Amino acid sequence: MGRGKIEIKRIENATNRQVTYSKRRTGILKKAKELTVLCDAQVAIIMFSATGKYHEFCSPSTDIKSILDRYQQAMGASLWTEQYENMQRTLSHLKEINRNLRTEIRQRMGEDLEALDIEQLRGLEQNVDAALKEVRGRKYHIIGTQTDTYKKKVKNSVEAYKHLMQELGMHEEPAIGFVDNAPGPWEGAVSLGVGGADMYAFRVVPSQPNLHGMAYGSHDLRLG
Amino acid sequence: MGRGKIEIKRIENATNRQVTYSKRRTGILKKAKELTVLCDAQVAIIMFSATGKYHEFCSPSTDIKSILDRYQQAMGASLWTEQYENMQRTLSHLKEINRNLRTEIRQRMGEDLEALDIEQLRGLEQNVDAALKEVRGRKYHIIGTQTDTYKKKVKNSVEAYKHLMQELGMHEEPAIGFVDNAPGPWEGAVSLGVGGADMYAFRVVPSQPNLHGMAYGSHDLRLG
DNA sequence: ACCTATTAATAAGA
DNA sequence: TTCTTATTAATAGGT
Repeated sequence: MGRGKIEIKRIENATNRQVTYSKRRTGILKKAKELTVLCDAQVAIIMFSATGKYHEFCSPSTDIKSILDRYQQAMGASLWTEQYENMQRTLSHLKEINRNLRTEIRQRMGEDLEALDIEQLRGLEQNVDAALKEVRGRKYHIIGTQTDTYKKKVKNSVEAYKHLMQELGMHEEPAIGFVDNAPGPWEGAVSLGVGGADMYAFRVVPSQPNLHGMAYGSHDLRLG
Repeated sequence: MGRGKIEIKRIENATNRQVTYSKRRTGILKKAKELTVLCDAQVAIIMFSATGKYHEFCSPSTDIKSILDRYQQAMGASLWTEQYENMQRTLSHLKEINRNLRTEIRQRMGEDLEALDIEQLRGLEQNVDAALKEVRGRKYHIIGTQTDTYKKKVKNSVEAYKHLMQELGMHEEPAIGFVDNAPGPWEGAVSLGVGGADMYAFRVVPSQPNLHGMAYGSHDLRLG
């Protein structure tokens, strides 16, 4: 339909090809529009020219996404499904793992022990016992370090005070209050000034350690 | 183009509409095919008739998914992105939770304590200590129950034996081996037959309790 | 489906 | 890109 018939094969002349693309694209879009009106159909067209230019058509009163959703449904759902299901699997897997981790934590907290047999209980007891020793050891280590630091600070302060008194020609002993008074969590323990393991028990922390307190919302994830 | 011009508006006659849909659909698909050949273009067409019948066209050497992927890229990626990002967020969130749960477990096992300050260490110590008591309590409870059951079994067996001996007119004591010999994890403890708290310490469980041993593969999830 | 008069699309040129 | 127009292609209505 034109001045001379043409063979349906790639147009070698680039300009011609571009012109033909433009004309025929318009033609197709027009036809598509007519189809949707005449026949009450839903049509989505996506076109890329050889030069990468993009054009689309979509029947009125809808959008490409809707048509693609319908397309997926009609085709037995496979387009993004694979990726989607892959993610879903990973999500389920992670949730399962998290559930197990939570169970383990609860058991390490002494809860939900009914599910454990005697063998597992023995293992858990041994493990928690060892852990307790580790934690105590670490605590003592920190407190020891901090106490040393404190002693050193006091000593330095006392030296400075003595030195100052000497400079002033005075010979009084330093006042008790002349120490570092920066606030710190172990302030109480240190200022009590008693040693031994039991000294660390006086501070009862009533709150649960909220180490795993994040909410675990499962977000609503559906396809389509 | 036919015997008489037609207005471009919905064809009321259903049969006519269906026929026209069929003819024009064929026409559009043919034009689309010609376009891809003549102009080296990529075209994807999805059509639904008013009756729900589905037809598609796609340029050769590609498929609808590829074209849609390209479409998304061209349109600045928004089609499934929202859902995808939603899932991605959930995944990250779950992974974060997972990481925290693992950290908590490690700390409850006495590892990675460097990150905790003295306050947290005290809380952890107290918590683990309480947990240890719970676990021990539960273990003793189970062992106690099992011991009672065992005693009852032995007693019953002894009774049965005595009864049998009586029936046979004999008066011997039951043999040591005449007990329930069903295998069980506490078999060793029970057959030792000693009481007291220390009796449960003899069985050292060398293996880590593999309660949180699931692998945590992160699966490769990409869009497009 | 097929037919064909008629309209619509479009190739080539400007 | 757009217009023009000769020519081919699509198709409406009927079989």
